[in-house]
Amino acid sequence: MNENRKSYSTRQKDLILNCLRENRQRHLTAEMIVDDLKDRGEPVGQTTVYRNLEKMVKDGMLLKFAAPGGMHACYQYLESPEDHLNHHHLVCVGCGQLIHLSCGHIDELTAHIQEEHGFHLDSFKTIFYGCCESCAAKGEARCT
Amino acid sequence: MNENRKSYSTRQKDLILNCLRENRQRHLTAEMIVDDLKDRGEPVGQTTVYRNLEKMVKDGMLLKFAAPGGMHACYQYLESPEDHLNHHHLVCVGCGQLIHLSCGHIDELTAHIQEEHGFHLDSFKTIFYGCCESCAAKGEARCT
DNA sequence: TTGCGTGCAAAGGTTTTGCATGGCA
DNA sequence: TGCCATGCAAAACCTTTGCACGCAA
Repeated sequence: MNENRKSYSTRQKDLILNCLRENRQRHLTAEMIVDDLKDRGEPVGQTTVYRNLEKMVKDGMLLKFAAPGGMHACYQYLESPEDHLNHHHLVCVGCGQLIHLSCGHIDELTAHIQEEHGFHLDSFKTIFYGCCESCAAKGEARCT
Repeated sequence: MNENRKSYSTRQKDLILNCLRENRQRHLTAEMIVDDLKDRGEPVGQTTVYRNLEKMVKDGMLLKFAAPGGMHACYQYLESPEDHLNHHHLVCVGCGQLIHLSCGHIDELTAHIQEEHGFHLDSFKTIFYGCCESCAAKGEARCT
């Protein structure tokens, strides 16, 4: 709420961010982060994890979206806050992998939809769901 | 589970379907349906609402997706079960309106992503979030 | 009569909040 | 020292499940 709030650097904040950065190619749930940190012997309370994730989302450091199957939140690290302006996000429903795609075709589509259909696409909120090549080859159940 | 299950027609099922049909241009949550039916003096238990919604989703009658902001499920009536094969879904984060879009450009994009990027887009799971023209004009807060 | 449908109550899983304590600057 | 951050426990939320009864065919 208060934009002028000071922000302290803490062990927990760094641990959470590290975990997200090391898994930047996948999306993580809050539970996965809690478990991962516990396994490393650096446990962080789940309340703290949730609070930090929410703050990072607000700061544009993370992408937050709903899991393809269930309804809980997934989080993923973004290289830079402006990241989402330059590319789009594909999520494989088979393996959970997140693919960053900078593709002129998508940008053209965004422009087309805005001009011809009067709809302003939000590339930050829009997630493209589908199936990556290897999951398709494996015939992943969730990909059918 | 059992595909050969008989299906009975009941008062509750019709009421739920009616509610969804009357709001086909918007997405509804389970709670909204429960409340709406209660307000009309035709209350239906929430368990029943959830069970019927899930069945209709499985039958391809409804589109189910996560709310843009929150984490609860939204449901929306589809004109015909094959509907989603022919077009894509845009959801306005301002007014909740769902727009069905049959657009060759999107189909081209789907083909392009599959051929050039090896990713099989799922047009049923993918929802395009953004802001419709009137919400953009009004400067809807959630659209910024 | 058969067996699917309903709804209350309770359980389940995820996320948020209250509050006292801890720790950064 | 002043405030923000943490974490336990509890609450809040949304959704699913168990079970007995209701009702369509």
